[in-house]
Amino acid sequence: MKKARAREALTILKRAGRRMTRVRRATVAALSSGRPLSAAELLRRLARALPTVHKTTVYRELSALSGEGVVQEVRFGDGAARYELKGGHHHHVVCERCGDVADVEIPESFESPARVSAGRSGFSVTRHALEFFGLCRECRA
Amino acid sequence: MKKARAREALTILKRAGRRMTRVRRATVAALSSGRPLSAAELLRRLARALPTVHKTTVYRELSALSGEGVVQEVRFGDGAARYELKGGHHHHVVCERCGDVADVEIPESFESPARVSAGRSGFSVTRHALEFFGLCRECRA
DNA sequence: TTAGCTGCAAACGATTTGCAGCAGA
DNA sequence: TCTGCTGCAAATCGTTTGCAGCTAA
Repeated sequence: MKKARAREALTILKRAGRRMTRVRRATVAALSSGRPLSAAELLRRLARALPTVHKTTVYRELSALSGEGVVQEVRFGDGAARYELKGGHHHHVVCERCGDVADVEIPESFESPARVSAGRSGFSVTRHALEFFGLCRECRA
Repeated sequence: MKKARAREALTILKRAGRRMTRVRRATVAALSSGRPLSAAELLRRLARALPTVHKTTVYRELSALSGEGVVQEVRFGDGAARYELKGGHHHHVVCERCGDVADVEIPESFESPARVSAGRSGFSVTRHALEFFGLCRECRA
């Protein structure tokens, strides 16, 4: 269940001494359900319940939540960053026609050799970004 | 040798009916040596030999070269796109301190299971983006 | 000669910053 | 109360577009 993740996030924020504002609650709730959201998408959702939220606030909120480590940023190669609650390590497949997104779990046994390859360069690798692109079932028709 | 790649690129462009302008030659030359360059970096390099090149021209040139399939875009997660001559399939490791970049070859045998995982979602996967991040030898000190 | 290429100004979309007022704890 | 949060205006950054003049073929 995704609700659990939202609750954890709020706990972490509270422990970090953050205030529990309406925007904050709504942001965590919005991010806890479904695919990663861009700042603009998130703003649109929040606006339904909080008509006066400003995009500046959304950006600052996202930056605060990233700072506390409860959300993470993903990029699908268009200009915009997207955000999701930090959860188990996973990647995404993005439909290049309709933008639909699905999660992809990749076994550690496949990822670690890739890290080793990368490490050959003399770099110590701390993280990686991996996203897949293609067509979803509907768009493939 | 990277020079060969540059020559191929020019041949393709010529065959495609593109004009061989100074900016075009210089762009291909600049991209043929070293790591992927952002539009701004490329502009700075071109400016050494062609002091009047405009950033608009750089962007249009990059878009033309992408269109002909001789350059490809990579993204390292900061806002800016970077470009390199299209070559053998490879990925990059990026130093998060100094921005240094090294190429990483990953055996197909490691990549294809990842594609299969991604395909489980019902998507047909046509491409993927994979970049590594960490610290280079110097910055690790 | 004539597309295609180029420079310049201006527009654009995503994100950030400065500042003054508002509101959780 | 007091610091963190919020809204608004404006700035910044990467990228794109409209237009008129230039140039490779």
